[in-house]
Amino acid sequence: MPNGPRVRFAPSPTGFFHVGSARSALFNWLLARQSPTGCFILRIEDTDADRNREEWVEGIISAMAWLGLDLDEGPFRQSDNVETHISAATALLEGGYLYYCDCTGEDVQARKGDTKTPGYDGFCRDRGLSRGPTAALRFKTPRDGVTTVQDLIRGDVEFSNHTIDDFVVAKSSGAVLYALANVTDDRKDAITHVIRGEEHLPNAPKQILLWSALNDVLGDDVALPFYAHLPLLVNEQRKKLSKRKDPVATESYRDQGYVAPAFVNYLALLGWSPRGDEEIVPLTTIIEQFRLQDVSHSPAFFDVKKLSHMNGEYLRAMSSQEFITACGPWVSPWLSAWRPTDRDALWSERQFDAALFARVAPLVQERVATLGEVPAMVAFFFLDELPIDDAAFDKVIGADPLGQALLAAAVERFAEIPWEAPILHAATVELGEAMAMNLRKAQAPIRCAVTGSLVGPPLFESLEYLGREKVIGRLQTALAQCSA
RNA sequence: GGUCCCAUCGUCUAGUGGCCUAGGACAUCACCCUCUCAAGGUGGAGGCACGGGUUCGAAUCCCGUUGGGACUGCCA
Repeated sequence: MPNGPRVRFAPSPTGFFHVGSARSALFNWLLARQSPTGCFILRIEDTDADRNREEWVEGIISAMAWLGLDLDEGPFRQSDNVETHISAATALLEGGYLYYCDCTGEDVQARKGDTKTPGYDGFCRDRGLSRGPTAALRFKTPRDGVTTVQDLIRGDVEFSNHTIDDFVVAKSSGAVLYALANVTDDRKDAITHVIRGEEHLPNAPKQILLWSALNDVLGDDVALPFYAHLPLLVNEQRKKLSKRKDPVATESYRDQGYVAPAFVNYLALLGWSPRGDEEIVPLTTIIEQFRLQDVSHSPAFFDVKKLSHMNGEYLRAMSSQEFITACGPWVSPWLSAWRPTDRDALWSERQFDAALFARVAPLVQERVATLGEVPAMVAFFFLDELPIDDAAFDKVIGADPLGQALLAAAVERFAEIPWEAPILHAATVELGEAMAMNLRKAQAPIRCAVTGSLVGPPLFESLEYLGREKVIGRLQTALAQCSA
């Protein structure tokens, strides 16, 4: 059986699950899914104990599950492999590829009077230091020659070895650092393609050097993986998306009511595009058409507006039943296994009426871009005390005698007609005509009195679903407020 | 500063030497539809950073300039 690509997504759990990470994970996953024998691995790179938190690990796993990026192997934890990392470092040291260095950061900085040397100047390379409590292990980077990164997206990228410093491989504490740990694990997992963000491009030559040194001292000949460095995701200032300053938490998009298929579709469009003019395409098409060599070279701006538009398209493409179900966590969180965080329900379990919501849902389905917008739009159906937009009220009722007159007429008329949307519609037209108001004008005071707002779902259906009693009650309440 | 990457409408992109009068999508503007708001429809404005080459021909290839970015940790 021919082996498909083995790819891994290797995040470090140091914060919320970044949208850039989500895209890296997606592109890795796509490559794995293109082949029946492809393998997608999640490896949590948690060797820096000071910065990792277990809740971030859970965040990564649940966000990936939400996106549908299923694993073939893992999740593995890099911290489970520290023994292997240490023995790799030991082998490298014995093979003459590493040396001990006890320089402090200040020492290194102080010697950097001449600007020529990149990073560390190799001060300890020939001092023959041995292991000690303050001695870190550095890699003896070749002084000459060139290391070429064969990048599937960018082509060959050459680094002169003299521009690469003798980087630290293991801390004085003995802990093996990213460059070596990552390479060691990639060898262990038989990774064939390393697909990651462009910020890792400068790491690639170091890791290639480490890889062949390991082949040498371990006496095996593990094939170097293919590399592919994805363009960065940037903010409006064209800077790399920052965890601190930019809205990058994938979880927060889920909380806002973006749906996974839309989110995945949008993510795929960042640096890649499907054939033809259609951008909203099913995942199967994306898997089918995706090619690393087609990935763009330049940074992409994460455009929430476009995401929202796509999400709206996905929402509208749902059946009513699917839409109603999808709204669950936002309209009836007490019934959901998962619920959005930091979003207080607008109404209580007692006030909510599932059957009513099912009738109302189609009215809002084509009016929202995210599920998070749904509660506010339908709140007037469930709330006992209606929040009223004061400016709207003044405009069409409070400061408008005609509006008040229409309301008063509506109270009488609505009491005696059959309670159906088309009839309510016709009655409102007539009421308006009697006062020289077109329907556009005539519906406004009713809408405001009943829904508290000048904008919202279609009015007459809303009146029908709300029921005669509540509607007339609200009309009277509004009228009473004018005389008060 | 050094190393490296990048450069098509405001944004994401199509474009791999003639199909380009540069296509699509989001955003934006106008109009239509319409009980509000959306959705939908139609139309408009808007781009190859600049300068040199190569070529019969360049958005596409080469060089330079300019601009942007990443990295430069005993983080990943």
